[in-house]
Amino acid sequence: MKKNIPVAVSKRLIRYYRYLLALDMSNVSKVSSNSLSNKMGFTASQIRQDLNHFGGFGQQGYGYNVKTLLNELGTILGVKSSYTAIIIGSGHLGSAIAYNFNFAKRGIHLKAIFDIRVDLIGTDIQGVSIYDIKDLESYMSSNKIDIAVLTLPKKDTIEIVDRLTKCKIKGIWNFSNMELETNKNIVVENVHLGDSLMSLSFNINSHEYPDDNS
Amino acid sequence: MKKNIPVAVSKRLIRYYRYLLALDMSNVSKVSSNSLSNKMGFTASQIRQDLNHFGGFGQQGYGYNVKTLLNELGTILGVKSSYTAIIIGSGHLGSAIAYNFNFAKRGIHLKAIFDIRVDLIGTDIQGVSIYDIKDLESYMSSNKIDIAVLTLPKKDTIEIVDRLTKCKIKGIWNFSNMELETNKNIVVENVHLGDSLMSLSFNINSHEYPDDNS
DNA sequence: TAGATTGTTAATCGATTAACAATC
DNA sequence: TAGATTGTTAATCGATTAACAATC
Repeated sequence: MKKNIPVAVSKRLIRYYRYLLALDMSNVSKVSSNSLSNKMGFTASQIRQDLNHFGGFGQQGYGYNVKTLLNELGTILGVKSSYTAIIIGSGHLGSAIAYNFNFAKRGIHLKAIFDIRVDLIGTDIQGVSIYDIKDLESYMSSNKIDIAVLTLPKKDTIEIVDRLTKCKIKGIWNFSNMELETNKNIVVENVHLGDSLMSLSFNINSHEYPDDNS
Repeated sequence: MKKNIPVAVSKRLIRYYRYLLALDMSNVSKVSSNSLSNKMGFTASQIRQDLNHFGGFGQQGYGYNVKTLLNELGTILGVKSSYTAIIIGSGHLGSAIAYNFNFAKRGIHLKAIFDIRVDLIGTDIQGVSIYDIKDLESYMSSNKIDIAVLTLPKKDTIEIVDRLTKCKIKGIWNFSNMELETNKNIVVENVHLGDSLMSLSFNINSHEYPDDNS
């Protein structure tokens, strides 16, 4: 479909998608690279360049049709693939994600939650059942699951990754604060909240002591 | 102290810091750009280049002293500044962060949590008291607070940002899924979990349908 | 001292921006 | 058709890598 896409490009595609969703909600039907540029802070040239990594979605003299572009981006970003997901670890963070996070909006169907604590087994969060982690393999063998969200203690993570690998998981959304070692077929997306906070403190710090370079 | 630091550089500094912390824990006292390169996947040249944005922390023929480098990076990243923080919104996500996140490790002191729900006021999470959001201004006037962590519903966010601005907050760690409009003196770090998950699904998707470009 | 490894300059590579012909 | 705006090539800019002199 295309050559290797730089990470910077895919990050921008995601933002375009977010912004186009909002446009579509407000019933805007067409948009030009120039107006996107004004609103989003990227140059019009970059926007056109980015979109043309994947083929021409626009029309000269007109611009881009919002619904068409959303559709194309949705396909590229996997929204159309209707991936399925499970959460592993129903502690504070896992349940916060189950309660608050809108998986459906991103084309993902949250199908189950797993935990080790017996008192939770059989309960549910927003209609999504909590299962015993013992039953992970049997569940996975009868349900097609693409993505596992890891919100469990560090100490249990390696074992779980190993088990998920055997179950042929496709992607891991990793909240366990550690680097995972996985085989090449598993896509890992790490959420490093620690790095994010450090980034904030770096920026405050350099804001406070600005350039006194001579 | 230095010219404008590219975001890519500051992101790497954070990773160096993380890795050096681990080295220091294992009582490793010196490290070369070459060994860092092998372990971390950046080129040795890039590591030296990055560090020299801020001045020479190493010694020719020897390498870098781990504790010295940690110390310098800690200063640059603001770990030494002992920033203080409050969490606003003690829902699932806010309390997950209060329970699980190690602020102290990053040189940040979590001092208070604010919420609107009366039944929570007066309780605490891991020793950090929950206060009534009504009392935000009086609390801020008698306590020096640098950072606010926003884990409250979207609809209340704008108002709270406005109040925090008046209280001269320095930085906002934003989990409310929206772009904030703040004045130039406030540093904002957005955590876009949605974008992170989209990034995962994009990568799974392009993994599944690899380059069939001709 | 000889060996090692930094700090730094120069060369390369890649990503962003500018420009414009194609065309709706 | 004339005006607008894309798609795409070329020019610029910035970031990464290579190389090596300085020096511990």
